Amino acid sequence: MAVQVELAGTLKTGREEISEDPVLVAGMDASYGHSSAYAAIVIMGYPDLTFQSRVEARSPTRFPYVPGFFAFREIPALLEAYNLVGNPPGVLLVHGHGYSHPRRAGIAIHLGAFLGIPSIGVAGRPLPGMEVSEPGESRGACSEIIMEEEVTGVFLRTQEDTRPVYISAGYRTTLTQAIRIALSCCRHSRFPEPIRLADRAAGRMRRRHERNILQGDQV
DNA sequence: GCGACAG
DNA sequence: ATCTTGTCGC
Repeated sequence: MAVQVELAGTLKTGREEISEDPVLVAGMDASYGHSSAYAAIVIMGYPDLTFQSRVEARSPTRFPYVPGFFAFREIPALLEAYNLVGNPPGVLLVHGHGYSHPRRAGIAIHLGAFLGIPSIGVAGRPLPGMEVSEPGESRGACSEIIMEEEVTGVFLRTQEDTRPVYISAGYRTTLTQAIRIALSCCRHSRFPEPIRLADRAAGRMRRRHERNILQGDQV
């Protein structure tokens, strides 16, 4: 908790913005096996979403899943994967909350600050303490996420007939930019395409690797 | 005491 | 996050 409070205190989240749209956006996610975390990062062009590259890494799981402390579990593996990235992306799309967090320091903020790259938080479920109302039914409709009287993000409908996602500012991005960029990256899916591809890649890597381990293969 | 709890 | 089961749609 002290790390998160300290982190949030040194930043001015939401009040600082990137001057230009990114040329490259990165989607980051991880999958978990028996004792390993499998992280994947997919980089795409913005706003055309042309595939650029994908990197993957495996590392031991060192921290349990505890709501509110997701960053400590997921970041180590994501950093190992990031070491393999070639051209640095202009924005990180992180699968998890950013400013919408009990201490305003969700994984998107933590990861972005650590790497010094603007980031955006995109989550599929709420964290305790969030108050939201159902947004309109059309793509792009959104309602505020309120925590302790403060607007920390938005509940955004990225596709019709689909459950909205939780969007919040990350490191050096405003909520307005987060909404626009995240929505621009959603093609025919609920989540931004880079995150979706990273999610699939991480899952594939996990299944392939753990299947080979059971066979006693050397991987 | 019970429910709620990013992934 | 993972697992299992079933259904719909490309």
